[in-house]
Amino acid sequence: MTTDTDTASHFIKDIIAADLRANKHGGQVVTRFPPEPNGYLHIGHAKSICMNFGLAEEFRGRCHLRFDDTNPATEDVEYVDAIQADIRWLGFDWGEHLHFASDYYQHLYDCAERLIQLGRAYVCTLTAEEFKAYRGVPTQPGRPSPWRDRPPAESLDLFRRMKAGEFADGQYVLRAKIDMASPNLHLRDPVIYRIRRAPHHRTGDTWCIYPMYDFAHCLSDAVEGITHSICTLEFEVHRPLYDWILDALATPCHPQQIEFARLNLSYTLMSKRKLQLLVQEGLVQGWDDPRMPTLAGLRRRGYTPAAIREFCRRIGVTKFNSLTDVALLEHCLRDDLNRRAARAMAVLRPLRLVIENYPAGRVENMEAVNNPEDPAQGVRPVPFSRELLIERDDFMENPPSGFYRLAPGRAVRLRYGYCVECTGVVKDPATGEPAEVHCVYDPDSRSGAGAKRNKKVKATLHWVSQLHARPLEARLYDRLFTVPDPADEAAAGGDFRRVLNPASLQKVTAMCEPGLAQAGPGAHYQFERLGYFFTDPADSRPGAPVFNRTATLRDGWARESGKAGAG
RNA sequence: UGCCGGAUGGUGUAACGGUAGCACAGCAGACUCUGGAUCUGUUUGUCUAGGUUCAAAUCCUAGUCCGGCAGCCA
Repeated sequence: MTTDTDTASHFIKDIIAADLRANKHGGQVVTRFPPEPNGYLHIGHAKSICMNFGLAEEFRGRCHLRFDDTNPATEDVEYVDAIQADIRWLGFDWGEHLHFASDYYQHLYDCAERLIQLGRAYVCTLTAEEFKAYRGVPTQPGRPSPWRDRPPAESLDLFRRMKAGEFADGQYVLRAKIDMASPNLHLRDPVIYRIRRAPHHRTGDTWCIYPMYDFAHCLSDAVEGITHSICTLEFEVHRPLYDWILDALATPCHPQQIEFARLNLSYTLMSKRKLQLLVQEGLVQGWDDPRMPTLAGLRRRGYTPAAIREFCRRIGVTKFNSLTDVALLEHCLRDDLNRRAARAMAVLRPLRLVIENYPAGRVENMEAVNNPEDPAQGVRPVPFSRELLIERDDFMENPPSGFYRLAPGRAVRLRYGYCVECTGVVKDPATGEPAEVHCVYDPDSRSGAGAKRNKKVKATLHWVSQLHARPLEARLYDRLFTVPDPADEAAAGGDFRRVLNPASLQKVTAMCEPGLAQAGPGAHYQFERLGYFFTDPADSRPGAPVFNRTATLRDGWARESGKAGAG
């Protein structure tokens, strides 16, 4: 039996298992999740989080949370807090190991000085434009900077003055001295320190020079004793530099960088930059807008941590650039919610149903099962009366073949109630649409108790008593994007904003059974055949409850007939 | 066209020289107090061409296609 934090077998596990057998890192496994605090975590990050924490758990090691905060211009403490909350919500714990690259600034600086003294780094005076010209292109080797052979003492002096704030941003950089002719661009004397005057969210203005990713990341890994530094595929070409720096400084710890393919999801924008644009331009309510693929957004949309972890387990880990069908994510949510969510009856587009032979003023409490898949959730009473509301789509005056629900002359069961037979329909004179359906009930067919309690009918409908029903305002979540494939974004003129789905997050008012509120906020409900309803307990904004139809039950009738009428 | 990486059904993933399996999606059926859920069955696959081998998705060679790399971002 596997738990949902286990990951399926994959190549990184094979590597770790082999390292363990060879006693490569003294039998230790230490991983880390290294976000840059410049945005919120999204479903793609969940893949990395589940893998890194999952690996640590499985191999009895540990996993650090380290903020890669080496670019003060883009980072903010808001993100530091949100990221931690989201990881905790997902169900992972870094224990004592909350780290920041900024904690290592002094150490990193010392390493840089050492590199200079070793003659393996130099301060370069080239401008950004000159730097680019000297670097060359992939197919052509670069040329050495005129400052490449600057004596270490001179570089050291300049570097110290860079740190002291004597120079303007961009005036000097520190570069590793590697190979300007390398076919790998990242080895053509990469910049490892730059001057950047921007307040850092943790160190303030203590520093005006900041290490680049390539310099800070490998050394931070080494400081923390990371054994397996797992990152995404685009860092593959950085690996020689990762190893070069650690080798040059002869660090006692030399973690192994392993790359895997990042998650791509159909219909889903995964670019942090573009998500940020949606937030900045006010196209969504914020990073936690229920339409966003962020963990905060998914949470508000009713996604459960277990569903997301299970999804991450199922998608696997490879080096293949794949496009995962979002249907798998939705399946994982249904799978979890079907097991746990309480059932409730509600109608989205009400149609009055009058039972002509049911006494006016009479109310019966019908016994409804809270969750057929979990008897422990018990039963609840649901008031039944003469005038009910049913789903508008559950009635058709002229039903085509294949439609089993209510129509003139037809009998259906009202779930947990009685069987009724339709005797007629009253139409709205203005629109010609059905305004009220009339029927008669069979008193012997009462659910659970009547003599004809097992009476066979073609269909069963959900309903609420009109007198007792309470309105419940929510936002109907639909997919934010309408494109079938990220590739189609290009077809939309390259502007991802043009593929936004205007129908997403529209207001709906469901008429629901009176007892619904008693279950308390934060609970999930499954509205029979309609979808899932969820209220974020921490969210009191108007219209905050979300009705999630994407992870919905499919309407078999509408699907087969090709009629998209179901509401 | 330089370097690095990748290619298994519609999608994702497993098999690490020995029966190509699993999941999602799809389709069909059973059951059901909703046609959902559940259960059962099922269609579809090793990029191409050579080679090694008793045996190749797996190893070798050549090709094809896809992705990444030219921030003082991460």
